[in-house]
Amino acid sequence: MPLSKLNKEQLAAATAPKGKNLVIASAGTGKTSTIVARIAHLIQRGTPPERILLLTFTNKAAQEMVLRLGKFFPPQVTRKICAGTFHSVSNLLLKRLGRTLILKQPSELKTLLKSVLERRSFSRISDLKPYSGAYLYDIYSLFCNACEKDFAAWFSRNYEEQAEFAEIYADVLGEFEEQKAAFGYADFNDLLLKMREALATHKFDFAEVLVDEYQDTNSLQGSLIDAFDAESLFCVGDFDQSIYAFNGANIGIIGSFSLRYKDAKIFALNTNYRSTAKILELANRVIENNERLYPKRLEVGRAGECKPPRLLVFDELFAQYDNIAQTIAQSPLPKEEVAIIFRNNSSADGIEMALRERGIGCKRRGGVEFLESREIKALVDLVGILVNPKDIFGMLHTLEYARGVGAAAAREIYEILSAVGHKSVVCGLLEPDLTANYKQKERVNSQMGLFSDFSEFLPSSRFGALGLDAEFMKNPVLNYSNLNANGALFVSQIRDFLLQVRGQVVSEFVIKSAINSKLYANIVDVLATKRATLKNGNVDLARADEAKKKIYAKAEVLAQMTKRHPNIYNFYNFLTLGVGELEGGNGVNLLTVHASKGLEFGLVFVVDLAQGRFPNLKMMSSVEEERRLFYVAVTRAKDELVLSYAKYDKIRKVEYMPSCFLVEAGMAEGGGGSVAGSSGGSGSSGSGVEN
DNA sequence: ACTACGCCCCTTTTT
DNA sequence: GGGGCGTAGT
Repeated sequence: MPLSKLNKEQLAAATAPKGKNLVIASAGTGKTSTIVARIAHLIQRGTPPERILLLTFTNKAAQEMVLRLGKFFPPQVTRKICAGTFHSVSNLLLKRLGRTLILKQPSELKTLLKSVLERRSFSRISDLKPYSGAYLYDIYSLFCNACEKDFAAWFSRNYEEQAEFAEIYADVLGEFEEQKAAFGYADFNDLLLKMREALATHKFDFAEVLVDEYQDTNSLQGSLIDAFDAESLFCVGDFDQSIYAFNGANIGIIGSFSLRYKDAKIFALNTNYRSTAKILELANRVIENNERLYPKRLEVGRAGECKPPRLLVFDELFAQYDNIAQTIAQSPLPKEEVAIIFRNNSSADGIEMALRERGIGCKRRGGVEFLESREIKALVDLVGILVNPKDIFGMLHTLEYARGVGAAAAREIYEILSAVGHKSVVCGLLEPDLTANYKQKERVNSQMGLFSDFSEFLPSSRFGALGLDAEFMKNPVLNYSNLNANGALFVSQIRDFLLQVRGQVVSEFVIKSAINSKLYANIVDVLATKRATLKNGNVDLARADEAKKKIYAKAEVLAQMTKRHPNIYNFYNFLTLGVGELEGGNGVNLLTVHASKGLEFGLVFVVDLAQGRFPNLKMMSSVEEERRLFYVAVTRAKDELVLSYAKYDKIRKVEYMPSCFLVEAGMAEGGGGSVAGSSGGSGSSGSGVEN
């Protein structure tokens, strides 16, 4: 039974009476085992599994815990446990209530916000350069996650340098929300906001809500936990591992637990079973430079001989990666037990290259890159139009593959189809309302009045030779004067695809239809030709053929993914919600520090520990947060820890000093004194480190 | 006015 | 390697 293997501290927490329970669990102290045991305890005591809600930071973590429970309970029990991230659980529960949202990638919503922003004039107010759409979106997201009500007031407080724009930004964001609604889009935050809204009128009656990585909970998520209003709470976290400040993580939530819940009970797990004494000493030496929120006495649970952590310094970046690859090649450990951890994703490519040169495979997150590739994006956009017929981006991105149709024409085509389809481009293509007024707006730009409504529209008979569907020939979109034959054919292919998949909900069918469509063949042709175009402008046909094969192979990977999500709406949301967690490859684990949280490996390399890279000294982050990142990174190691950096990057032509954390760990000489922001650091000679 | 193409910029971390 | 911007061409 899962409870029998626990130590005294873990057992006390796992068997705590129902109530508001907080477990402070330092790195490697058996946090996951305790949560698993807690759930087992609840089920054994008669709590129905469907009344247990487990909120984790990644879906993978949730799956793993449910999998572990699978050793003790049959699948029909574990299957009923509601487990996942705040977002995926909200997605699931909203669907149960019949309030399904259709998610759109943040990158697309940033583009939408940018377009709203660009229509405003800021120069009348100030010479100050306004924030970019992407940055404002991130700020707005932070605002949503902070649970504040008045954007302008909140913004003025937190972004003083642009406080004079607070009112315009607030107005822009209001318009952005209108546009989002008009196009049928929802984002990550909407999922949580709508969930909380739904909870005001609908109770799910959970017996206990368990929250993993509680230190990374932000205010919106915190309010959601309260909105569930469960009989019992079981929150597990560690302040020293709070690394999501950029996402609004509010340490006050874990810090004020006992103040907010008057019958709160606090447990602590202090014995580390994961790492050797020397690794823990190093981790603690560094993290002690952060102000303590609560006293911590981490006890070493492992005894015996151990290798001390090593620092490797190299002259050049690639020498570092190559040496690590060599060390790994010689290591007897299974590759899955080895991890290379870095602060920025930009380190990953070089490392992967070095590993490959020595024939070592690696596993890294491939989901985002996969989804961002043009060939997959094109398919996702096609599905987007089906599941959300208002999807302007899906339509625009698709149309841009038609030669002769650019951004302006694509927009016009969308507007016409939307008008004759009563806001649905699918209707606009398949059953246009011929009586609808699609010649709406006068051209704002034509000051001379040169273009009247009539001159913009031509008879569709000009496409007579194309052999288009007779029904489609009546479609007003064909009257649009800037549409050429190629464009008309392309639009008719979009129509053919929609005709085939309309009303279909089986994701495999929809994706396969898209892949096999004439339309996609057209898109693939454009992509393959581009990829096979040589410097002199000629197209290498053999290479184009190869490119096509690669594209279709990749598309097949997407088709395979439908197996796990048979409903097309679920599948579509999964692409936004879960694809980032997908992994590709086999072998050595390549991870960002953020992605490494909660994992452990026999041998860990933390690379690029150079001042500026790690800590990453950009605007939003604090040294304390970077220090916690370092703490998380080194505490992933069970037996052996190797730290490294290179003094020079020949590609970027930058020289590096050792990371201040190496200095704090006593492994390197400081380049120029202590680090700003560290409390109680040794020696404070002068300024910080250059570059 | 719009589209297409070539050149230069930058590149945190996640759901 | 991709997005933004300036320029040439329709």
